[in-house]
Amino acid sequence: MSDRFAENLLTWYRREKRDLPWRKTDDPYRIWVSEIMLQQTRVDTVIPYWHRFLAAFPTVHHLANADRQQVLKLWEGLGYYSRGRNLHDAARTVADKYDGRLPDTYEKISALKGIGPYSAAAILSIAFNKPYAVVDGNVIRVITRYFGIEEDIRSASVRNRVREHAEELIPNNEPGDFNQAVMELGATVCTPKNPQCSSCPVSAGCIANQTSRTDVIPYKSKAKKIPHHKIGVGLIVNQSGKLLIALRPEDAMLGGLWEFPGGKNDTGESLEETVIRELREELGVEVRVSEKYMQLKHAYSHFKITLHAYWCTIISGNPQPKSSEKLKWVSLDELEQHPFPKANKILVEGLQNMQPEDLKRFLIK
DNA sequence: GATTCGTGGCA
DNA sequence: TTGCCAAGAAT
Repeated sequence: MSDRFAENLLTWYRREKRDLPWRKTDDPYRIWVSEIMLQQTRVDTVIPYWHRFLAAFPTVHHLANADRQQVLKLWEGLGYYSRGRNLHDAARTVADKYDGRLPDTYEKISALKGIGPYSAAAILSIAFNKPYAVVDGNVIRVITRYFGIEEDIRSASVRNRVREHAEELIPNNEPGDFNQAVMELGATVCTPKNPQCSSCPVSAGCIANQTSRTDVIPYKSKAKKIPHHKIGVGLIVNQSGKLLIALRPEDAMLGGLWEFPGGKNDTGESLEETVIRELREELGVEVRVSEKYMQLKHAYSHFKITLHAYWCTIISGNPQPKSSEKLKWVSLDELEQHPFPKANKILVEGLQNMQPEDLKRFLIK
């Protein structure tokens, strides 16, 4: 019965809830950081990042006073880097405008960068004990199954119905635990595949369970296939044995992270020609492409790449940041101080296993 | 409303 | 190997 949904769920939650680090604090700032990191990201992935981030920035003021590169270095590998940039910006707003204290109204907290409907409800309910219902992927799955909603969950109308159900079910006394309990149920019991209905505290009232339709609810229309690109990048060494890296613009994909210069292979063009063209466009230099250093596959959120990295020698010109924010020559040891996206990080890790002397044969002549 | 935004785990 | 999905937000 839905009138006992919250009661049964909360009893289960108190017994089964996982021992997560952000459940041991009542500091709104720490809860805020956890909710941003948890967007589209699994609990097990977030835990070490959360510890490192809060060790470096124990208060809103520490984060507000940090520089961007330090914030992004701590976000390196976590993905969706605009989350880190927006969190940093929002911390500065909270420090300046609210004296370091996160506001506790839906309107004010939603105005902060990176806080949308989910995060606002999560923070207000968990940190401030206010009865705002969260709607995330877990809640959508639990609610559509429980009420037997079979329409496409991509549609806004379904998401609104889910939100209305959640708002109807959430109790006024412990809204934070209720929200976390629904999400916990979705993450551990009411899973996308092979849900463990025999262990579910609300299975008795669940329509999908009663009708054996958990395999088709929730329904989601197929995603479009994502494209695959070939990428060519250049590794350039100067006479000090340093490598050239480029900083991506703040508003771009992977903004604020570093990379080896290069770009997308055009059809009809060899990869060597791609590297020559891209370095001409990006750096304003002419290069000779020598041997391949590494080749790797990587999947971003909306396209896949095969990345080909080549050792290059500058024939003429002096590198200028024509399409990047800035350029920098760094030693093998200095590489690790900079935040790199995953695919470039693979290249960096390989380079760090080289000896500096091994770079000599790729020096500019 | 549809797209853009990372990365890792899993069947 | 491939596609799906994960405590979504911004445009």
